Amino acid sequence: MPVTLKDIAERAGVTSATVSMVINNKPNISEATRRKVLKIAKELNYYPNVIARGLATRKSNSIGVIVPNLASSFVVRILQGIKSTNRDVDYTVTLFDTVGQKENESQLFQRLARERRIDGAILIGTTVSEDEMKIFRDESVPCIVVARKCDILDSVYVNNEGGAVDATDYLIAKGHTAIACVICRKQNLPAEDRLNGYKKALEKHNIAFNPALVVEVDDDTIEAGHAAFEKLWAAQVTAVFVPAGDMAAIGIVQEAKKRGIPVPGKLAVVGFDDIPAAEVVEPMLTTVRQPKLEMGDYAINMIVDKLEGRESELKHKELPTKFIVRESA
Amino acid sequence: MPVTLKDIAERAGVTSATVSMVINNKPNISEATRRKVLKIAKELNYYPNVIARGLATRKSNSIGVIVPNLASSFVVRILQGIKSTNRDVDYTVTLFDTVGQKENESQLFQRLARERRIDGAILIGTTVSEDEMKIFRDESVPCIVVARKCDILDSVYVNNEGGAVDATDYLIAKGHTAIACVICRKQNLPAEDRLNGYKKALEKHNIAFNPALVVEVDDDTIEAGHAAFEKLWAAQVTAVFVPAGDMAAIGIVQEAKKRGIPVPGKLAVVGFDDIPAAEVVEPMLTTVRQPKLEMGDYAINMIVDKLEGRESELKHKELPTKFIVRESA
DNA sequence: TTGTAGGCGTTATCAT
DNA sequence: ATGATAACGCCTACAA
Repeated sequence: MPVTLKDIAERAGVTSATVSMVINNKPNISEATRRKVLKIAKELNYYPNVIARGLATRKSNSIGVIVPNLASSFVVRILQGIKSTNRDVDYTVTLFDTVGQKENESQLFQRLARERRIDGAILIGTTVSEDEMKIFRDESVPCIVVARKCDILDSVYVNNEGGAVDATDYLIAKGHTAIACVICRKQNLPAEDRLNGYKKALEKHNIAFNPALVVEVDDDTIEAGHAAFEKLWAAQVTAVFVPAGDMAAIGIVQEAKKRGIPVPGKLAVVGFDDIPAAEVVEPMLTTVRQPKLEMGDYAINMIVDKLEGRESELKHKELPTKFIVRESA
Repeated sequence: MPVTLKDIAERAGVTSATVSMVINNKPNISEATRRKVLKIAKELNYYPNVIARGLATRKSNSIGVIVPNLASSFVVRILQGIKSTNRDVDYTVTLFDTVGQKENESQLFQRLARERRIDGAILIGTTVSEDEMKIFRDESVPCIVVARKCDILDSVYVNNEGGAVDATDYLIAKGHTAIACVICRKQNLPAEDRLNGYKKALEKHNIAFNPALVVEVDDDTIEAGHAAFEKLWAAQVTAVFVPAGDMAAIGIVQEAKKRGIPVPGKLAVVGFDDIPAAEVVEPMLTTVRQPKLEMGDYAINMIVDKLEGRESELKHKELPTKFIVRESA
């Protein structure tokens, strides 16, 4: 039913090989037949069957974007970065998520790397071991790891430690010495880096690190923030840095306000991420912005470079965070 | 390089046809060869080449999700709904956006409908004419239109008018009679429905509709809200319903607070959509929630039903909104 | 400049 | 129960 190369070929009185060459802009075709073929193709409203083309060329012209969970605004933001610079690029983006699937992440990688559905992959915030990612290298499927440093694959990530240093430095500069740190270890890798940054900044200013001041939360949610507040207040801190994320930070602010504790007067709080809600709460949240769009942008550019053979060596890109001063600290 | 049916066939001493039947769980295969083939497939870590399979079966096992702009949180939320119920389903989701592309929406539809890359499409919040969507029907590519009523294709959308009635009713019940309505005509179809709901509610309560009280904004943004406030205040209303969206509503609240006008004391405001920021602002925003996840859920289920031939007639689903009472009104 | 022929990896229809 | 064989629609040597 759909029109094929052969249909065009018949009407044009040539072979489908010739039509193929015209469609793909190959040289060595007479202007006359080129015109004729193009005209007929247009009349018939021809579009190549991309599946057949893919089989012949062994390319799907599609990039897989693999995310743990599309519910995370962090992930979505990176995806937006990917899609928006993907405009200029002739690759299709297909989406895979891993949470709650029958397949685990490792199995998905395995399958995607071998079933030839995608030409390359972008892994956003994956938590598997580097060993499990190796399959992409083994199958020579170009792959970019986003939001996490990776030794064996290309990667783009933010300087979490640096961001944490900035935040802590700022609080210290404001005169605080009793500074808590609220982390979420479930976001395992960044959590450690940020905690390290916090420690380094303290050390730099000769403030002793007090393990009792790091409180752990299960999630980056308002509720987690509410829950954390209790411990913070009991610890008598005057400031809190919340690498766990802005939602938790907002929860802490809310709870403080509820008890009549002025923010930042009696308690200064600094978040991490800079989500949209951060500039809408009161007081507006001071926070460490992660360049999410830029990460997506880098990722898609890097992978296209690989796919087109423009780049071959292992590449790592660390993006800086940006400290955003608002009202909460 | 990748292992194919033929590789397995050779080692098993059978033909690739037989292997294919085993892989696809076809009947009439002796238990002996089935076992042997499966064993070898596993050893070789075989995965079918989905492209080749697609060519043979004329199915890509992939659904295209077409969105105007991934930057819209509304769209993202629906996408999350699609993906999360898509878990149980063996279709891949590939993403297309239309804003800022070389191709316009209509051309994209044309191409997608013909190039056989996707088995079906989900159109989120598209703004083209029904005529331009017809291509999907013509090419018999199942297609679900989301967030907009559509006569010629299946669709799932919310009862915008009803939601507006609820909001306006509520304000009237609170004793307001001078109620403004802030709309964004760029979101063309819902805007009119919501405006109608607003009018209907007024009429029901014998309040004259005053065109001077509907103010138009360019976007659903905080800035747009700030800008709108001026006109609202000049019009001396005591309440404002903001079908344009929650961000605009938040902007209005902010501006009121800045001028010392208590919300909801002197000005009650009701938004539309229920975005995450709505429960984080102060006062928390009273608003009309749209069931975004559910729309995505319905859409993916409907399209899979079509694809599997379980459903064939034109289907339309209208979902109710939910009025969320918080503090701003 | 164009045609011929084979292959890409599967599935599907016949025979056997 | 399995093997030949021919699609599926396109690309690409190589030959003419």
